[in-house]
Amino acid sequence: MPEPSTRNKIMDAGEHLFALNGFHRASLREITAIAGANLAAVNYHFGSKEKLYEAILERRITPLNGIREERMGRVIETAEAENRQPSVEELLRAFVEPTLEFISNLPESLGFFMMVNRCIMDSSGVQRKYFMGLMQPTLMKFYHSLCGSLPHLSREVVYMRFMFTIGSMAHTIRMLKMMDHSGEKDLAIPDDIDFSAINEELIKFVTSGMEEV
Amino acid sequence: MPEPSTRNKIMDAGEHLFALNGFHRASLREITAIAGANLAAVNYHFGSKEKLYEAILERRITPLNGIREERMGRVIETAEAENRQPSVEELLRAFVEPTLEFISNLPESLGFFMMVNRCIMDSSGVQRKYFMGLMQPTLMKFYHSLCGSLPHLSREVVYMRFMFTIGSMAHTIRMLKMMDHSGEKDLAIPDDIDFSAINEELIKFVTSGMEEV
DNA sequence: GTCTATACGATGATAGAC
DNA sequence: GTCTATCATCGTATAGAC
Repeated sequence: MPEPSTRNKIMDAGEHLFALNGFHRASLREITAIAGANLAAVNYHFGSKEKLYEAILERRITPLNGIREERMGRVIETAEAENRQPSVEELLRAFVEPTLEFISNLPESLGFFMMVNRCIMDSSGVQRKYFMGLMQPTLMKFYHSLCGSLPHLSREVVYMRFMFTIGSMAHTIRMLKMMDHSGEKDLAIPDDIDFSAINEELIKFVTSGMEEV
Repeated sequence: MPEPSTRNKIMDAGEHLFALNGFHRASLREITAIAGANLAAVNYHFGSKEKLYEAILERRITPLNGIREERMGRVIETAEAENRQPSVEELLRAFVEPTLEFISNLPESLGFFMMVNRCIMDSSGVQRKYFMGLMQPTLMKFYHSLCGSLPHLSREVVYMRFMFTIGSMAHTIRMLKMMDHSGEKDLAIPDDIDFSAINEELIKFVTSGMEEV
């Protein structure tokens, strides 16, 4: 195994500390100290603290959205082979399920999802715009497929309901974070959380809301 | 009209700047300058920047939750008079509706709701704990009423679905913020947003998900 | 190309005079 | 209650070593 590059070591330390302390409480001095790098290396490799944040996000969002789109592709193929539209549940499952699987398989990614949430609501707009740029292509593909499976609804209503779905999903992640009672000292998820049960409940909830006449 | 106290002037200026620039981009020097107060007055009146943030939140959350509980009380009274359980939709309406009415009637409160969102997901936990402490009594009252109206569901499932509901609501507020194209220079909501339509769609969505068998 | 040492301006916080 | 002065720490920028 090759020694991780300075760039990667900074990103690893940053992901951990941003998730633990939030953006403005995590200092670059602490991040670089843990990474064994010089303070100035952040600006050399990333340009600024904000850009470092964005790079850490992108590292995980891109593969996650890849999984989502791949599953959506399979759902559409199967439906086409059977000469039907994909069901709303199939589409929403392709979108939602990878999220909780991601957290379940890689618990440290919970911190990454908290960073995502912070981005979504960045009041100043800078981070939100960057994040939306990363998400937009995937979101649009699902949105259009959902419109195809819900032809009796106006596109505005489908859009709103898709946003409600995203909100439910985002808040589920926050719920998981709140269940973390490891005392603010480190990130951990209790062993006894049934991810698959939460996942099924979430899919049931949003499918029902999305299909409402 | 009495001259607003220094304390109140700082809170007004803080609410505006926190909403506009986010927590860590809004500086106490700018806030106190606008409020016509001295920098040190923040620490004297509130203790810290974080505590100022919390005080601004509490000022609006308390009356908002008052409206929610009052409406829930009327819903329960009506149902009791008719010898039935309140419907899920009645309960969720009492919880959800005041939010969008608040924003519609008081557009500058959109900033306050962005502050709420920031609190919900504060990774370090400090703000989240404070905020949850403010919300908990109201949340519990609605949770118990919902359990009463959904006796065939386990309490865990009702709880999860209530969390999904809150997530949808929170993301709706973020949606409104994203529709704000006033150029990051000031807060404003486009005139042509139909709050009541969004409100009805949201209630329809969460009621359907909550009632799912 | 990478990395380091160092310096600069701005910030949140605090102590003490009034 | 309010203000001035001061402090440690922060993100950032740059000059120069390897």
